[in-house]
Amino acid sequence: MPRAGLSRDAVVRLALEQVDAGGPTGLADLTLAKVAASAGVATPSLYKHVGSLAALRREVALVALDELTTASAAATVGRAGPDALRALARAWRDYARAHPGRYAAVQLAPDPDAPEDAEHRAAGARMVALVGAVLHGFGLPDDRTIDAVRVVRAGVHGFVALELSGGFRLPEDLDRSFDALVDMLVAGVTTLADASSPPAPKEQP
Amino acid sequence: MPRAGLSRDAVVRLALEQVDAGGPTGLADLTLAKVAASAGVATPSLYKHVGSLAALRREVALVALDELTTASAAATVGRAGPDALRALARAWRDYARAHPGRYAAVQLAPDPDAPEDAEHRAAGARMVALVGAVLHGFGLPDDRTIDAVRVVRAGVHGFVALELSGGFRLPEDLDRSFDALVDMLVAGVTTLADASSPPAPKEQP
DNA sequence: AAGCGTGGCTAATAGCATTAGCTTGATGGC
DNA sequence: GCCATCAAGCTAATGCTATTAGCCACGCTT
Repeated sequence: MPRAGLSRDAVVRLALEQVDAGGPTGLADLTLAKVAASAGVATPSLYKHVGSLAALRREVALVALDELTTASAAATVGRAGPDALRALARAWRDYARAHPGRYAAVQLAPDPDAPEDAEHRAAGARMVALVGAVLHGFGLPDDRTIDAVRVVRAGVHGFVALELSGGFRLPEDLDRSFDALVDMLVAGVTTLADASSPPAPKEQP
Repeated sequence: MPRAGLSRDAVVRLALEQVDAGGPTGLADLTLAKVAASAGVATPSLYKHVGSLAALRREVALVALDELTTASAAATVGRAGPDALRALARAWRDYARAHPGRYAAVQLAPDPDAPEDAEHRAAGARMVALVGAVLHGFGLPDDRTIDAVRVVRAGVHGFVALELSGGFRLPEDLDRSFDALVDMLVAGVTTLADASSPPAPKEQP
């Protein structure tokens, strides 16, 4: 009969452990019953702290998204241009490999209308803003920045998603392939910047 | 008491309808109960035709993967080099947008060891082989082809995955962003080919 | 016509989320 | 220091899911 002393944050923390323990499918395997068991509490008791299983998943997604943004920001501080973009891509992939379950949660898109997803949308905007800031050093024209951000997100996310799901054969040489992708992203963003407004073509004076 | 006249293929066909009706989350929402209802049959009867829900999902994934490969092959026939790569990317995205639920099924990776996933693995190999064939026209060195295939898969898949999950704001201008991605992929594969073995540098004789 | 395999059924089990309503612990005000 | 209140836990119940076991009858084959 002693109180378990739970709280919203404590429940989320236990859910994160669950997700981490489950590998890439940890989010899909997340269950209120298991969280309750790990808390030493009956399942319905969790509803005193969290609205539903879906809400708990959203909490996990929010934490993961913030962690990814923070790690990416830390990796790119003090860098600019290609250097920053490479660091961003590396940090992104490192986070996904270190926390596959949480990374899967990042993929959960917030509802564009639901008011309870406002915080989630803000976290997503922070991530997009970070990528935008990293790309700012390339001198992209304003109307092309959005394209560059999308291309970078697509490339990096596509690679780590395929890597985590086992979509690639032969685990070896994955680093080399990722380097090729990052090289391509750097070159692609550079030409995207130069194509619209060539500031000082040094190649052929 | 009249027989429903089901078969493995009929069950899979009904499952595909279910998946199609559910949008991007159609695969996750696929349920034996709903398939049985649409077949006018009790749920356990389905087990006479399919091993489990997971097996049915694998069947759906197999169909989707084959369809995607076929559509991509049809789009690239008679084309080569950048032309073929652009057509491949476009066909890929078109399929994903026309069949979001089925495309989600494509992401299901087959177990590398399970014997019942052999057909699924073969279908994946066919898809990878097709991408490899498309990239062959770029004259890539053998040890770089795998990198190029991975980069292309990552880029295209990442884009359509983010697009389908609503990861991008503003539906407008998505075509332009996708064009930027494809341009980047073409340029990236080209430089990957030229970097290792510059056959006939015409730029500076 | 008889037989048999197969495709359907019902019944039962177990796991899940979720809601309703109760009880008791801890904590606030007097 | 005691009482009232609120919150955090509980049990019970509902309804959904997949899955297994065992039964029965249809329809084809002989």
